[in-house]
Amino acid sequence: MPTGVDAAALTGRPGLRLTGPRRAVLEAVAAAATPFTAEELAQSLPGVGRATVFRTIRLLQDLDILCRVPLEDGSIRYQLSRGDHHHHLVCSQCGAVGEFDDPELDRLIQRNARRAGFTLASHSLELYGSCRACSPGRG
Amino acid sequence: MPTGVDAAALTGRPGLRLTGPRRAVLEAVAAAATPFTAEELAQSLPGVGRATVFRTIRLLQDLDILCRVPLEDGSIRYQLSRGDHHHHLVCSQCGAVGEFDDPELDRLIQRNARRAGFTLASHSLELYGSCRACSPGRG
DNA sequence: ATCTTTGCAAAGCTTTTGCAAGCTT
DNA sequence: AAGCTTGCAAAAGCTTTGCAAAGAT
Repeated sequence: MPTGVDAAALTGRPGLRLTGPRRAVLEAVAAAATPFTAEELAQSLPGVGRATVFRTIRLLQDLDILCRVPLEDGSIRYQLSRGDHHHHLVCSQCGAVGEFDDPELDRLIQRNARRAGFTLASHSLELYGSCRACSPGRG
Repeated sequence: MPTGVDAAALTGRPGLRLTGPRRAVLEAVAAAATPFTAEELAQSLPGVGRATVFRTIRLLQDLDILCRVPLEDGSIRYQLSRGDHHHHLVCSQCGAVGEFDDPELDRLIQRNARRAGFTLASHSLELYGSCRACSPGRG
């Protein structure tokens, strides 16, 4: 398992076909060092039609292979999803995006929803700031 | 104080002018019962230029008068901001958006950031589900 | 053989921009 | 008077769609 995703992600799904373009997108996505925009992905794959890139991004999101990362400025980037449920740590300096999960945090979120008489279906949490490498050494 | 915002929000800010169009947008925003899209706001103000509506939305966001509410499907709505720091409870059924704040939650978020070696600048948390009115009675 | 997927180009949305005219202070 | 703001219309992003050809199982 080189990167965690490969063609197998699409094989075996009834009604889904593993095609050249999809394989190419999958490889590019798996190889990406940092989160990318749809535009960047499309540009890195000149041989794949633009529409196909967008369609595949959507497909991979539905399959939980790719996750959408909303930046602070409202733009959207994508990153290979490394876990089921998680949150993002977005570095405003270098663009790196880390993931984390915290059951306690989720519990607290659930509690707030309940308090408001809200039946929670899902939630999204993004943290923005500077990653370790980009943070000024504080002491 | 009828709704919490009025022309005063723009008066007194050096370099900012209180114009008819802005007054109109401000009133529409204050009167809105539910979160709205830029498109809806523009349509409700036929007398105000589209560009002005967008520019004013941005201005009001910068002034913390309006807050951006990202929906689950990626679309954006806006709502009068009722507090400084807060999170959203978005009802997928009726579209209502509530706000809440929880210092404990923020502390936990801060802790997760620190653990990851992250210097936190800001964060955004949106909860999606069904509000009390739209939730099926459970028991 | 059947049903899915692709690519292209056009169409769709949403938001921004340039600039002269019009307001506010 | 000085300079912020408006409106229009064009331009700019970004994403989706229609459809015939190509591909996968």
